[in-house]
Amino acid sequence: MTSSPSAFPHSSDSMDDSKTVLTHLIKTRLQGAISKVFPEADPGLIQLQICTNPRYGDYQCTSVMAIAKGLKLNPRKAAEEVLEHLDLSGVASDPELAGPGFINIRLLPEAVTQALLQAARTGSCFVQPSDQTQTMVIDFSSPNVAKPMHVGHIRSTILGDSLARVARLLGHKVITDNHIGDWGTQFGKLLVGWKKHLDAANLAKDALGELERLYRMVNQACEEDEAVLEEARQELVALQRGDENNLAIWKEMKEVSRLQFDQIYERLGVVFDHAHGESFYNDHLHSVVQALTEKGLARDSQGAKVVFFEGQPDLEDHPALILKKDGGANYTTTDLATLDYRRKQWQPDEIIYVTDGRQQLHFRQLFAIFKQWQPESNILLSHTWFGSILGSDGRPFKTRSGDTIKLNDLLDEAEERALRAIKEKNPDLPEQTANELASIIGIGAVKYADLLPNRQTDYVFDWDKMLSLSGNTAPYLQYACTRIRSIFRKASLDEAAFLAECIASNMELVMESTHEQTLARKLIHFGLILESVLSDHRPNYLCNYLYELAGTYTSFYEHCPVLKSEGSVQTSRLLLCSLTRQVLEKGLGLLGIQTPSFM
RNA sequence: GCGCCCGUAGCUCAGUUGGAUAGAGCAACUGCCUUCUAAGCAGUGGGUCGCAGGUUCGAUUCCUGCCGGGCGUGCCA
Repeated sequence: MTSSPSAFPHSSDSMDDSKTVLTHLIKTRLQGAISKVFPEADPGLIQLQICTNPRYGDYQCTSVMAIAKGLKLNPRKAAEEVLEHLDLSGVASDPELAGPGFINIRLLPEAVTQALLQAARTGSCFVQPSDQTQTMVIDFSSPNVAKPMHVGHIRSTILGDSLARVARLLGHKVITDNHIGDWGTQFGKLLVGWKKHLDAANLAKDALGELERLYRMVNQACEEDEAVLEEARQELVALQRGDENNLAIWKEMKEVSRLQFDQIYERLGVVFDHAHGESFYNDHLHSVVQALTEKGLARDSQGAKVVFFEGQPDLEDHPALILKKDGGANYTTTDLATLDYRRKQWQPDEIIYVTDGRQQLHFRQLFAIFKQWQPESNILLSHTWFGSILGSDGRPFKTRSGDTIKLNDLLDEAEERALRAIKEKNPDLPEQTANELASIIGIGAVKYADLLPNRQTDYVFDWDKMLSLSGNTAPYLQYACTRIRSIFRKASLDEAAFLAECIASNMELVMESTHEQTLARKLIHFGLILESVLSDHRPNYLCNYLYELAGTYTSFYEHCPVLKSEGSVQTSRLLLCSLTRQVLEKGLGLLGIQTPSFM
């Protein structure tokens, strides 16, 4: 909070004030005023909302009504009291009290223009890092060794990556960890296949395809011949006991898988800080079982070691196995060991698990066990789950022959389809340029289509829709960016130089058209949107915001000619163009989507 | 059986601790390219938010029941 009379000094000497973003300032003052009247209210619940209807202003706050309800107070009187302590002079006109207790806030035109100039000066994109920096571990993607990454991995990978990017931009310390499935019963069968049926040439060409072929072959043989099944069991036992030959083969299977994972991650532009697979925790499993047993949380049942949830109605009927009767641990045990390791290693405030919704019960169990095991820990454990990708028939998305769709094939097709559209529009493009463009557009389209729906709903995969280049798609947003770049090209202006000139000359902004004003106000919302994306783990808020922003911009673009205008009108419009491009590209970047320089 | 999720325009989907007049794209219809990329813009039509109750200043949102669908439910993850 600043005590300076001017929220936005023209000089950048005063570091604190010059970097305070407008929405952040309003929100902080609002929280201050509410806390003063209701010290017992949780400041985290005090939200600054964007007005759905501009008639009521730019921002509104409904938190006071919620607080008053909890305290059984008259909401309107409560809001009146808050207003007495709310000072927004310099940035907004006097806040209005409306209806049962809405607080409506209308920005002053000069606050809007100052915010634009500040963004031009600092490159902040109207975003300010959080005052409370947190350490968060994000666990996502998690492919299985010896299985090709398929369409089922895409949501976890893209959601997790996007959340990590947003959290980092908001100033948090983020640790991304790919919990690869590199241990388990499937390796018995794989070892049999590797030893008896390995096609080395195919392994070199398509390692995961070959491993998948081996697995299928042996899996089928097991169903037909008990002897093969027994052989697989023996190989697994040997592996688990540390047989050198089996360990060597297992390591090679891991390595060839890792190379193919890395290829896909490079294609997707996804980077992990760590990739501790399940096997990383093998040595800790026993001590987890021991600790839970000693604490009296786990006990023997039907030959296995089981945690029961007495007194917890939602889990009472669903005990969790932590040791199978054959003595092997399962994924609950591994996940507990992983959780314990992460706590010790990184001391996170939050751990986010990005997996599909079918694992909800598992994570409820996991979190409940951990809470009993280490009640002193106050890590926020979040299961950020998502729905399935469906085909046009409403069934899980598969190939025509009923196989799962491999991620590489999916990305290939996206690029091919994008390339076709590009060549149709621009047949003279050099081959390599067209290919690069196709990659940016094709991969971007797939990612955007995946992030756009509410993550908890199943969505229907639709090539034509995601690449249709109109409507709420990545290409539409990318196109808006290229049109902006095109304006600067046409004007023979270097955008960076233009911005520097604007700042140096301490320019006056002129925004007489409602299209300009609407665009300017929309830009300022960006930071608030990102905060809600992170708090709800929902990048689709960002998608919808970017689409609205692009729509607002194209409307401005149609009605407010830039190059034909003159003087300060033109400079102001150019600034709006530049800031829009910055926010769009920053936003797309947070979704893991690149922007081409032309289309 | 029990648990979780879903049911919003013809279709595909948004809808931020409950908030003011429920939105968008596609499809349909009407305008706009000698004018910064028409991959666009402006506009029209289209809804008992599955059904029935309840909670309150206010419910698509929360609670209860019912109908319909998906997923999960002790030795895969």
